[in-house]
Amino acid sequence: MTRTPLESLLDQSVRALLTEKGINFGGELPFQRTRKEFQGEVTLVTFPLAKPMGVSPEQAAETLGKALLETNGLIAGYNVVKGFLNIEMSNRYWADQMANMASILDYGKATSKDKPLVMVEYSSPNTNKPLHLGHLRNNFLGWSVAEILAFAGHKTKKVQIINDRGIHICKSMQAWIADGRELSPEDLGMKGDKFVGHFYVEFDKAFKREVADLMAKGISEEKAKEDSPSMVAARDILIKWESEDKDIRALWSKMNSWVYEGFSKTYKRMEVDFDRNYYESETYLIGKEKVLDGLSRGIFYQQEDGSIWVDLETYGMDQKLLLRSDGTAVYMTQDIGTAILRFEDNPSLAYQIYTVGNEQDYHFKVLFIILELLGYSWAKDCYHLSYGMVDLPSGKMKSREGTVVDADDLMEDMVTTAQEKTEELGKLEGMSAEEKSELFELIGLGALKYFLLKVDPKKRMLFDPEESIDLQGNTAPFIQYSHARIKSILKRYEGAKDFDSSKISLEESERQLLVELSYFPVVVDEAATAYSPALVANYIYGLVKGFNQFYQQVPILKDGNGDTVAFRITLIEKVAEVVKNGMGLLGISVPERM
RNA sequence: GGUCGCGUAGCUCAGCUGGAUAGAGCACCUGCCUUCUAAGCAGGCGGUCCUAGGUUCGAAUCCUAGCGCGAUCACCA
Repeated sequence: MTRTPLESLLDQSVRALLTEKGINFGGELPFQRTRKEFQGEVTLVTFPLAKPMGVSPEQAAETLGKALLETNGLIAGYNVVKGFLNIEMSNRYWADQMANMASILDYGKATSKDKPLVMVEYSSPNTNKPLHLGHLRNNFLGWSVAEILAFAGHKTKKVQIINDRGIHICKSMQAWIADGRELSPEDLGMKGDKFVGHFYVEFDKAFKREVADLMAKGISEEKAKEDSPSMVAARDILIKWESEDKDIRALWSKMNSWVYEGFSKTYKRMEVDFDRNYYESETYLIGKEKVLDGLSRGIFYQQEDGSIWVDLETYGMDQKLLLRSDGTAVYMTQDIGTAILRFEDNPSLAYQIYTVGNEQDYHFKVLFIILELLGYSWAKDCYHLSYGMVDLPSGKMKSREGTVVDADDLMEDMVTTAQEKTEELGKLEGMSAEEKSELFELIGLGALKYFLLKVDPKKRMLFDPEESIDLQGNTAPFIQYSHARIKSILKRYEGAKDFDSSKISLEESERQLLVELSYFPVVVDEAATAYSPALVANYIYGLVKGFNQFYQQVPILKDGNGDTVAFRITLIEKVAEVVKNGMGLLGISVPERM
């Protein structure tokens, strides 16, 4: 567990004192941040120490406090409340800490990438429809986790698996063919992904109509779905695709390229990127091969109809299909192939993170077991970063029912809202149109990302399209605004930034801000361990709140003492850097002015 | 039904590797712009931390059971 410099320092001092008394305390010394209603910056909880010391918790605290004060010149005082020893550090200590932090460029960031390679998968779209709100949470989360790991010193690779083959894209193809006009996205003035999605919807309409017609003729629903001419045609396309029919493959490539063109515009606006794309069309054959291999090794079994299964009953699970009776691949097949390909591509890969919704918890549990059964030692290094769905007030998003919040539309709405609000405040005098639109983009996208990332990933969250996302309180715009505030002060200051630590006397809000700053590296570490951007988001919010209190109570530029001004400038400069880097880990930019 | 996850203020969420009187934001009410940006600050209102047991000096946090909500258990992806 990472600790702040203060905790490490006191840990040593306290242990030395205990050793002196002949006590060997095995566990971690329980330090925590002092609650704000008490004096002090760090608190030692002495309940666990009472027994080994043979005294009451209060006495233990009193004894240790007294001894610490005598032996450590950096401690200014202490107070004891029940079993809590609140330790107050000297101004000198904090001034020196400030100087330390100031001397580090990108404070909190690992100085070298000496931690192992991690692959983070996110997005993983199907190529038959545009990205929606669920993808936004997925992408922001995965991208941010990769950034946090990199910041903490890992080598990282960001990847997506594109589900570019299968019946879904064949449906869009069938509708496009049936339309007969050989349209391109330009003809309808649509983004490529929207265009292909449009045909997917067209297919569904035709399919439903045909099923209804057939049922009107007295045919059962099941049979009608089976015999619907559109569905028959789509299945025919899939078979032709698998047998590498030239025309079908050409159309497939064309349709997918339209989709990619659309996706890349969306990704660009989202500001997420990938180091490498994997395509299901390139991995499903590997999966098939490995499944057959597993069959021959007796790991899997075959039913009479030719389908291949794995029996997971010893793991308390069911039988799972790995290859259909007609020999075609299922979802699991390609995931097996993809995992293997990734570890083969990257011999130094230490582990892999799959950012996928919690509806697939079971699927990944099964996948990892299968990989282990196949004998891959790295199977235990696969981790499913499972996150909760984004629900609408009306319930779950369902593309077929049209209750999907489109990613492009939502981003556009957010930027428009940001623009309206910003113009209303009227602080943009002298800004060029280009700078303004950049600012609106930054605020709108920031608010959206922050909204989706500040919540614990594993929690389900609610999004109400009727209520626009807040721009006040625990939001990105508040943080961005505070950053702009700091920058505005820094622009006015031209003096020296050196200060004499011995001449610094701290105001309470100033001291709190310093304490808050000292936690940044700890938070980064925790976020990297827990794969949780939410920890970073909430930390930055707390830091910024601390800054605003300080700002409101303490004059920064107007103090008469040069050392004090230089110190405060150094302090807020560091706060600005941490805010910028911290928000950067969430993919959110902060402006110089707003 | 089995398995997994969640349940904290009117709403959205922190806190969950056990520690002090459970914290924020939104909403509602009061103050603060001739002083470094009021997207801010200060204060007020608002809680059976789902319920019942258990472990502990100490439980929102850990354990057990129950209730509620959700996901999942396909020759769909």
